[in-house]
Amino acid sequence: MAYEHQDIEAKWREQWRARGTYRVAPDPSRPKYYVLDMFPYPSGAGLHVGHPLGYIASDIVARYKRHCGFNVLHPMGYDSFGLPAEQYAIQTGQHPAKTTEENAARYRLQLDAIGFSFDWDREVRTSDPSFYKWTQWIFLQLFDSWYDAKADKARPISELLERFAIQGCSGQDASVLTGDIEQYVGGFTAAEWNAFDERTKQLVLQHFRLAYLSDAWVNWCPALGTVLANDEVKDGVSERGGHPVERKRMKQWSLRITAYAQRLLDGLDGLDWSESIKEAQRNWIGRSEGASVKFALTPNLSPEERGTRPGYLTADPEVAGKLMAHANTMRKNPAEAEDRLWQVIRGAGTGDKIRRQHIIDRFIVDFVCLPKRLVIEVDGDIHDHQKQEDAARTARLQELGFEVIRFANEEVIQDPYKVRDRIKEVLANRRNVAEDVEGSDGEWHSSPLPRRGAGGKGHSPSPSERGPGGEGTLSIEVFTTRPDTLFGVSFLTLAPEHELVGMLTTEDRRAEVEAYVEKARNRSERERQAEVDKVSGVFTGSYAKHPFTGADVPVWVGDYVLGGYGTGAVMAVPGGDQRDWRFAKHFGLPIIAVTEGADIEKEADERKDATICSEGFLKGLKVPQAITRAIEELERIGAGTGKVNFRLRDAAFGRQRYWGEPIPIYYKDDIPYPLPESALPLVLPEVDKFLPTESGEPPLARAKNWTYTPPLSPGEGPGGEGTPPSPSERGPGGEGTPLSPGEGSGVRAYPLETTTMPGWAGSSWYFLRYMDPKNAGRFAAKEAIDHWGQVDLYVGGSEHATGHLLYFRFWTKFLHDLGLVPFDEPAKKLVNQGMVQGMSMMANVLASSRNGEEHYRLLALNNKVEGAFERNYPVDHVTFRDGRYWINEEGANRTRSISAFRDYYLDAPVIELKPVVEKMSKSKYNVVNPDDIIAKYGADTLRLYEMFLGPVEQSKPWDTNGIEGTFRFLRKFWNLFYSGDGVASTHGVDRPNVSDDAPTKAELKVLHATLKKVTEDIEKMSFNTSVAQFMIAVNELGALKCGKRAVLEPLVIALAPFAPHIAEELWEKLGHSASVTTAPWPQWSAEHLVEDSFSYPISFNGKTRLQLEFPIALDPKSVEEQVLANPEVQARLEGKAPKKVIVVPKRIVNIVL
RNA sequence: GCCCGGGUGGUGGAACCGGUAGACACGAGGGACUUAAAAUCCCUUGGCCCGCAAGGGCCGUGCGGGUUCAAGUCCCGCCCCGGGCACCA
Repeated sequence: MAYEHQDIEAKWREQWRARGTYRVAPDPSRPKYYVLDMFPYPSGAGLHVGHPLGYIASDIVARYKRHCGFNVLHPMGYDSFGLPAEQYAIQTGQHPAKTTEENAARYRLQLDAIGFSFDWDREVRTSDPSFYKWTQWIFLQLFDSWYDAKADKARPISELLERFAIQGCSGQDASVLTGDIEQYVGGFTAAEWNAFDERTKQLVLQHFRLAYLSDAWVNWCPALGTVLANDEVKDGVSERGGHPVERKRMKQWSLRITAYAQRLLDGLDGLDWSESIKEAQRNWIGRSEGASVKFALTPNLSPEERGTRPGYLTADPEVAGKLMAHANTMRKNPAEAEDRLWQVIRGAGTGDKIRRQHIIDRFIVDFVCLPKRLVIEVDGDIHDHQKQEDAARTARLQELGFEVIRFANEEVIQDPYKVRDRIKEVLANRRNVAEDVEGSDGEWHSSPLPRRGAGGKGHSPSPSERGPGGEGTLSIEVFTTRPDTLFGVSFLTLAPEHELVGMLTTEDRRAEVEAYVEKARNRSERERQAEVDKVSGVFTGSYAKHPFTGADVPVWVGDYVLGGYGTGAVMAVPGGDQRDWRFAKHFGLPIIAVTEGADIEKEADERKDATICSEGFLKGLKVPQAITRAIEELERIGAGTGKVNFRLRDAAFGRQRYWGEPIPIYYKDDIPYPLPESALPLVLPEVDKFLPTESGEPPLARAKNWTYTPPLSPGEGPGGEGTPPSPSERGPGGEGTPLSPGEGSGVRAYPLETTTMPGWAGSSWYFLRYMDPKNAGRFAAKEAIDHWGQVDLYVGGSEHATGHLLYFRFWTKFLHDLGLVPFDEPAKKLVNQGMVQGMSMMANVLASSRNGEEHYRLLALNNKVEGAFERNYPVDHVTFRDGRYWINEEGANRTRSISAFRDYYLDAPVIELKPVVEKMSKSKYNVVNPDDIIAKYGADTLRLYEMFLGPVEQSKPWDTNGIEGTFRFLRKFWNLFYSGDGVASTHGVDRPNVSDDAPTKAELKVLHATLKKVTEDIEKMSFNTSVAQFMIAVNELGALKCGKRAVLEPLVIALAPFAPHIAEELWEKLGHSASVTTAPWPQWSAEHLVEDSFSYPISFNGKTRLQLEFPIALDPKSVEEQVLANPEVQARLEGKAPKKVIVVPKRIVNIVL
């Protein structure tokens, strides 16, 4: 009876489905084991041969563990939100849900064809509302949580509210508020907190929530109306369509993953993950230890004010730098309007003295008349997210006794004189309080909100912290890992986007600096990267004070400093840092030696084991000691602190896309409020087109009635917190007006958030949903989570090292903090499967024109005609012969049915092609689909072959040339059961002709050696070697003509994880009615493997020359004697006595001559 | 530049803790069965050299050194390939 793989596999697919063989329920009586694959995005192209590699490996482990008595959870689902479906929808108008459904159905067919043991009753799809309801729910938990640095965990906002009401907010609470940009929150007393109105409270809380709105730099493409990822931008234009792309600050939902930086780093040590993934995460988190150092400075507001320092310094000296900064960047756009206005109100334009870009408390205002306490603001055109902040500013400024008047951009540009007249009018009606202001800086400096600590330490500011420059002085804060080189500082460099650049630029340099900043700002990071060799920068004209020496240090702007890292400013030590050195060399700035033995003429000395040579208290110290000493000194004089810095940024969580989870937030007066749990899931609305609106809003803004109407219950806050802010606090021109379809009925409907979540949202927690996929009342039942616990084995590609795998850990830690899951790492063991590359066929092609039409000649491989080029040729139209690849006329005819190859013809009857290994991709015509392989050889052969190809972790080219070997193996295995003529069928089943005779010693040895090797190899996930061992077993048993049940039956079970269909069939034929998957794993025993003799390799000086067999029990001494007595050995010794004889029992004998 | 992997026959790859390098498979060559094909089975297959043969010798795991009775494996210095990060202060 022959091995008919097609019949067998079809039969068992159906049997497994009908019997529910792979359904699994929690069974507390058995140990659990959770095997998870990274779920796929169901793309339109279907599975290719590379996808199943990891799935097969994990399926083998899952099946093996089940045989070993574990309660195994092995689910599969789809990461079904995502860009390709949306792109396709934009092109074809087809709803992404429809294409996703179709693609998933195709995946399912393909996955089933490979015989995976997934429990499909547990399938999840991230785009299913019953799933994303809980993604949204978790988002709301993030929104409703803050990070308590002291307890080092996330806690509910309600606990923060309690704390604020009792003890206010000290700097400590705010110490983890890193974020993409730091915004000043400051502290407040309990009394102040209680006095804040709802709106202010909400604004303050934004700074603590783990999901929050913030400004982030994005690649904005106005033509596409969307934000592009870095790799979608090439040379400043979009990869698709070539539209211009600009760097832009946008209000974005972000997740405060930075709060978890240290824990994410520490947690890695305990994980059984590959070192490369752990290392990639460590790099990504990028912890560096060093110091934060302040360089005091005197701002250059205008030349005539230099040298004076009285009342115009209205800034809160602690924060000015940071905060206003933000405002400054925001205000960049309307620079033209501001400028126009400045021209007409400067000097005596209004009759009162107006200052420009002035800091008051924690803000920069556009213009101010200090004596009359009037602030004049010009609003930009697009910042709607800014309005809430403007409102907050206004409130704060009013508190300080300023009146704020605002003008729109257009207003100013149209008629600046009209605006000036309005200002004059207002000024005329205000009392002059000049006496109160000029000459006394105290009042305006003292903010009620203390500045929060610079580092993770958190402390209340002491007077000394204000810097050596004295009170009322601003400072530039830098982060350095080498405070020991402070004496070598010869200048400071600010990133072009640094907040203080505008303020520090002296008038005589303004044009030059602004031009530079503008240029740098519009260059993408990639462009900056491309010009690593070019040094560029510009001097601001200002100086800062060295904290130790008090020397004037010039402040430069240079784009080698990145705005997003550290403080966006560096202290330049050309003697100790090569980038600083190049900058200094280029601009002729002083280079001061900081270490002994440095040749600073040639390059900077970056050695970390050097000795400091700077004059002063660091002289003679080794670098590590000098660092410690320098930090002590900085802390003593209040010019800095030791600080840990992380490279990790907060994660952007909003996408201007349609096909993603809607963010369950609505806006009331521009303040985000969470939807109540009862309103979940917030279902993705229908839209007429999947494109941004004409005004550039995300696709969801197209939806009709995309609003939320809170239930009418008086006094109850919409998000369960506080009362709605009063309308008067809304910023001018704000479009906080609710869209209200139900306006007539008097019910207020509030606009919903229009961005959607990124692809990684659902995948950050899906492993929990598999545990209890149908639960309607909770993301997963507590009992289910307690039972299944962490993922024991997680298999997926290493390309997710710093994306998915980091967020996955972050969300787990967060859920752990809230007491929702008992563990704080999602996966104990991670294995990265390698990529299966495609074997491309490169044809040597020459384009030619015939009768005005383009034709392509396929040339001989070595024909190097001018103009010839290489082009991918479809791999499945190629024959392999004599170790080379060929196409002939017949093959070419088939290829011409592909439109891209219609006009190709061969230059010779047979053309050779060049094989090239590269990524498998549709466009390279090298995709191999598993369906064809399965049709020809069967799923079991595919499974075995993919495993046999090499270690799972390794990338390798797909080459079907070896597949025959595994197919032959299966047939040989089958034939062990049907040797001879076979046995006539009884009861409709062809009984194999296995005998019940007792196996021989040799047969038992083969069996047990195989069981041992296979068992150990599965545990090590070394599947290629287990397949090899099966082959050896079959070859040896074939030679022994073994057809004995006692040998073959255990082998069927052992093979079942690898080749489940054939195993089931043979198992049934052996007379079992239950599935082979229920059979206990066969144990090997050492007794059958005992050898009684060993064939020693006898080597001379390490070179093996002959073999001699000795009983295993023979002691080394006797072995040595017998070896030396051997005539052949004697002959080689030529009568001389060996210098030494080494006998390693059961290994080797080495004779040293 | 930095960090992680990895370089073994014509090919994919084996090799425990330093102990017979090349398991297993593909491909290639030769043979058996067969009208033929398919399928199956057997033999050879790292390179070079000596020998009619049996057999024997030398070289060989990216390169150069070293440790050791013994090195693919350990140490030092390089080269190359793959992946990740990057004017990261």
